[in-house]
Amino acid sequence: MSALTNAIEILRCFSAARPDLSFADVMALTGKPKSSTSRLLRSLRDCGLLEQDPHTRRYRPGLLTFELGRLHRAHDDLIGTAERELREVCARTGHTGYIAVLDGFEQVVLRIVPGSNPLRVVNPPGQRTPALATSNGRAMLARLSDEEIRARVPTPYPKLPRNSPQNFAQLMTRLKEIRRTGVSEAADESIEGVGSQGFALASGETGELIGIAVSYSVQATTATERANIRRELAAMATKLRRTTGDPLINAASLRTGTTSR
Amino acid sequence: MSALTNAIEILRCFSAARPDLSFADVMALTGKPKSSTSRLLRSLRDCGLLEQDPHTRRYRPGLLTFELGRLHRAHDDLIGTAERELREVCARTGHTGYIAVLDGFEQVVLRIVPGSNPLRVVNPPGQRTPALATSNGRAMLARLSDEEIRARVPTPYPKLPRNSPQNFAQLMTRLKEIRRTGVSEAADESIEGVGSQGFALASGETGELIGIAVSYSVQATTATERANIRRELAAMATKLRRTTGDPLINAASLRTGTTSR
DNA sequence: TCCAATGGTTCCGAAATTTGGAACCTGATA
DNA sequence: TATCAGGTTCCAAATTTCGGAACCATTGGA
Repeated sequence: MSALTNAIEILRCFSAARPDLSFADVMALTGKPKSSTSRLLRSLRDCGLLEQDPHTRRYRPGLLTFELGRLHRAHDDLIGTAERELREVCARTGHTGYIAVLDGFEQVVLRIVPGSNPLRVVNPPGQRTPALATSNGRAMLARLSDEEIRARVPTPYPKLPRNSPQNFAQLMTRLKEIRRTGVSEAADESIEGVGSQGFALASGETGELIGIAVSYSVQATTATERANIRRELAAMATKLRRTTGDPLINAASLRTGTTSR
Repeated sequence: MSALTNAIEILRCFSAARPDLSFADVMALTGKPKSSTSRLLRSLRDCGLLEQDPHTRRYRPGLLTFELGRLHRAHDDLIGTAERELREVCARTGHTGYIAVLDGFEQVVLRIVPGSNPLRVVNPPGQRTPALATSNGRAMLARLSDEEIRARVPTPYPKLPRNSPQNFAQLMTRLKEIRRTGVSEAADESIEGVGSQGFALASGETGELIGIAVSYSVQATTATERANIRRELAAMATKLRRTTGDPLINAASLRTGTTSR
């Protein structure tokens, strides 16, 4: 096991739930002996990937990660155009917008567009969630081939919130529905009382895939309002797909053609 | 040279000016042979520290850096209280606020509080600047011992903007002035037409040191307005130093006592 | 005051990884 | 078809890493 692998193993121990770790925490989480942990933590600290609180002696992500993190997709065209469009929709509807990417069977929030409605943002950028339990996460999965989906969903099937698909068959049913309508919906899944609608957008040029969603309080919205959000999202999807060269645009227009026979 | 050292050497090649790099760029910047570069880039990509654009094949910071970067000092008390206070001042004055940390002889912007004045933010978070050329950077340096300052300033003395201290003696003169008044000022240094005033804040508990500054257009502000900013900053400094247990508070109150004799 | 626990560093030979030159592959371009 | 940039794979030599054990420094009881 290379030094880099070990370093990554340590870095991956940090999360929103565990933003800093003690020497003992790292030892317990990685299962490595004391001497190895000691040497590795020192290296990581010296190179700036970790910092050490001079008082508590606990370790936390370092200045280098902050700098690099700020560079991540800073000039990404797909995300940039999507975010601009999302801002408009969020300004019109008052709800909160999300842009996320897929990583395995999880998604990571990249951008947030706060809405005017005072719904506290509980999913800050960097947040990692099972993609199976979010509207835009499922929308991204729906864009993959069935084999790829099977390969990504862990076995045994994970325990998910009540309203999320509870097994692989239920998941595929929902994904088929998304493929048919082009829009994905979620309600009361990751967070009770919160619903969202989303879709996936691909770049024809780079093949990148991102998930875009609008999130709202289920109680505080009417069915009419949610239908309006759906229309807004569908319009945004069509517009964005055209400008980014999303290959789905062909399929979608084709299907529109056949269904309106 | 360990694998980790090499990895960091590659990661440090990325910056705001070079947010993505080709294989050849990395080879040229690190001076490593092809085979080593190839293997290392693959490792970095596989572990998530780098991503590769599927179309251009260029490398950029990966999802892992984004996630870790979001965690960096997310729950830092010193920064949190300083940011709250800074928000108030920026709301009152309309100018842009900055919080930065020192890293060697450079500073890195951690937080920005946009002002109501439409001064385009040119120093986004993650921005690295020579600390000698900013108000809060010099304020942080002024808190170090003379030996530490000498050790941090590179030799030969770097080429800095016209209004920055041009040699070590000039620097020390300005730092002494900052130590005397407690506030630091800059005008037309890193960016033409932009001025700023700042101070340094330390935590009595952890010893952390941060620099806080308010930035404005020199042309669009009057001397009276700048004097007002100075008063605001001095008040903020005193208040924050009390709550964070900054050891300077003692020295400051002592000095106030002696000067008002 | 001594003891034990916590937290962490240093040492060392065996074992694993890295290194870099060279050969090789692949897709563009002339 | 030749050439070149860009990139991967191979291999033996050189370098690092590994982890158990000994060791060191603080802290907090008993």
